[in-house]
Amino acid sequence: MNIGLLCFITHRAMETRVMAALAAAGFDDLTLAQGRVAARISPGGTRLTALAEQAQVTKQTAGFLVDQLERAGYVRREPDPADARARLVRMAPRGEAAVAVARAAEAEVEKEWTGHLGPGEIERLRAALESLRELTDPYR
Amino acid sequence: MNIGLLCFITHRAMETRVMAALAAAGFDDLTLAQGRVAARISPGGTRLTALAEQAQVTKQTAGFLVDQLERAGYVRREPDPADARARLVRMAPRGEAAVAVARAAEAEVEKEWTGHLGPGEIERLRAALESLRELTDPYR
DNA sequence: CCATTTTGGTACGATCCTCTGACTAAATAT
DNA sequence: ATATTTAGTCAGAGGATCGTACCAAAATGG
Repeated sequence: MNIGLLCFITHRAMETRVMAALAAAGFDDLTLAQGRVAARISPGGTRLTALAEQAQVTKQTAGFLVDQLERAGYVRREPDPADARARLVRMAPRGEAAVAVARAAEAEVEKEWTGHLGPGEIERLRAALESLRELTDPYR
Repeated sequence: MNIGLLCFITHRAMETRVMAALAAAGFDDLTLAQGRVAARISPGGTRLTALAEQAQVTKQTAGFLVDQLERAGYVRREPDPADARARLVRMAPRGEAAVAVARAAEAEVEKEWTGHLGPGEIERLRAALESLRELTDPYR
């Protein structure tokens, strides 16, 4: 089977598990699209344009999703001291809490996968995918 | 980085390339969602319910997308001789042509990736993902 | 320093995708 | 023969995404 489709299956399995864990922990108002944008917010805050670029959606879509995240209390926007036009999207406490749950779910799933493949093979898999990012990820 | 996200990046890269190749070959009316459903149609034809299950969308969504594929001439629906309620979704000639283009694009991308990782490592990657399907793909 | 271009972001409208709920008809099970 | 399951459709709604058009601040180039 083609590697792209195999990656899709694997990715979707992880995403489904993480979303389920979030919902179970009370973060049941988060959507997939919101999560994909939120996952790109760095600790120091990230500009909307950067989020859009990394998530590969338009500025409008990213703005739309950040609006929702803000209304739901996951993130806040602060003025960017370096540029009066821009604002930094930052995690709010509720967002930090959701991130912690998501990270734990990811770790749990990876543990299961490691149990299936073995630790050496999992690391080899990760290394191969990381290496492919040089070809596949323009926003590394 | 977490393996789920790495798979997402890899998958999206493949999908983008395939869609671009299809568009360049004149199949520019195909959408991603249509393609994901169409990719599950087997040579002997596939029932709508089976497509929905495998693509992990509802029957309604699958029906909606197949309607569009049918109107655009990519697929046709035929009565299922084994069940009067059901119909088999089959590729039409235009669909077969698109599949050929998609397959060629996939092969091209995999070739590039093989050039980057080496043939041994690519096969190891594929084998690991295939093995993970036992955990990640309920519709294998 | 001023004009031009680039960059960060918003507003509006349209389209696409997806789901829930309700339904029909055929097949299967009891 | 009746009840249940299965294949599929219809109608309606909400969410996600994009294209076009804008505005304002910053950078660039005389």
